[in-house]
Amino acid sequence: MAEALTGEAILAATEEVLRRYGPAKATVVDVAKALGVSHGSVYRHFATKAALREAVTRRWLDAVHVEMAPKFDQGLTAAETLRAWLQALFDKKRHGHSEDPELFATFQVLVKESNVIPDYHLEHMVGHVARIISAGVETHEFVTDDVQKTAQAVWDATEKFHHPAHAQEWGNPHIQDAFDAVVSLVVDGLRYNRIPSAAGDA
Amino acid sequence: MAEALTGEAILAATEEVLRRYGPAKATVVDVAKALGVSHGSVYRHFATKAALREAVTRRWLDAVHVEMAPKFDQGLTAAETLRAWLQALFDKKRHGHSEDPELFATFQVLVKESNVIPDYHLEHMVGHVARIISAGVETHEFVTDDVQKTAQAVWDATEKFHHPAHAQEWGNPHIQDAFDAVVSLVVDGLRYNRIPSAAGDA
DNA sequence: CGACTGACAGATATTGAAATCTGTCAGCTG
DNA sequence: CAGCTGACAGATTTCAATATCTGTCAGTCG
Repeated sequence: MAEALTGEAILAATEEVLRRYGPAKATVVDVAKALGVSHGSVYRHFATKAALREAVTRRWLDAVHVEMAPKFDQGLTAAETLRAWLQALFDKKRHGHSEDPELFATFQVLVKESNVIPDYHLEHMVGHVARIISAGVETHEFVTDDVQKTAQAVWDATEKFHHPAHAQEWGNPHIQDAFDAVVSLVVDGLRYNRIPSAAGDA
Repeated sequence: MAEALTGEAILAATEEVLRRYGPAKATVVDVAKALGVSHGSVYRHFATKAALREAVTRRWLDAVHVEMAPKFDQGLTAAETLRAWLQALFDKKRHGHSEDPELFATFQVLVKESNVIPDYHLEHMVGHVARIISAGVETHEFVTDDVQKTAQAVWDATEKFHHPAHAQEWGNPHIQDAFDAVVSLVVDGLRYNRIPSAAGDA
């Protein structure tokens, strides 16, 4: 009866159990055992196993969102900021995948098994891109009539370099070249000075 | 003893068995049964089950490659040709996935389980894109110093709309908007008139 | 009285024995 | 004798019995 059982303590124990056993083997009983309580007590704080896992995932993603917030005080152009941000994201994913594949796979499973988490994550990441593009539009470096939609397009066009489904390709020795080529193409697309006479373009 | 057992007959029977039972349940014994021979006879024409499946897959992909060959006699600009080609690819994948999900999944498994087939397919598809871009470069509609690399970048940037890993997103009602936005971004990138003074660009 | 326990029902996962499949090859057959 | 068969060994898959887990709740304890 040392301390009261808090939601935070349960989350920490759950993350530890997930790291140790992986998403397939980690059970609520394991979490309770790690905390020295009965598994019934865990259900006093989280309604279901799914809710518990989702809370752990959200806590972890929130840290990622803070870490990935774009920096505008580096004296870089919008194109450079965008390239650096996409590169930082790619590096983080790639290193996470090669350094600790099991942990990477664990969180990949956790994100996927929730209905709301993927949208939550997407919203934040595309929001980051939108802020970079918006800054570029203000300085007339980029041209677009819909920042949000264009940010989504940039996210979609670079999917190969951040979507876990493509993680196996990140070990390819030429992957950085492929990344550079796609980012150059996309950045050039953002810069493109749409000629008013070409009004028929979709 | 009607006809001699040919490789072609075995391939046709194998495709039929794969359609009927799916990739997980289809066995060499099933194929032999469908042909009215012993399974030992099948091994006279194909060294392993994997080789047999690969041959079926290659035959099927070859038909796709012919069907997807870009058409240059439509009086379209290179941008229009590229957009139409990518749209045709997307439509084919999307409809294949929604019309006959099991068959789509079957061939997805077959392509994935081979070491050489994915590269074989990629080479053909990127080659098609390269030919369209090359035509655009000749008419000065597109600008690039490396057609092959740029074609690969276009392929990578549109991965969300042709890679089976993203098939579940193809049912989203706004997917066509996302497709249009990415293709517009990419086409604008191909058109971008690189200013000589911006020599520092990677 | 409010937090925790532990026994319970139904759902899910594990296990190992039995069945099936792959790939080989000696022998049959036309 | 060229092409096919069918029995075989080892590998893989299936299936049903067994064990474990999830989520609930009446009861315990401070």
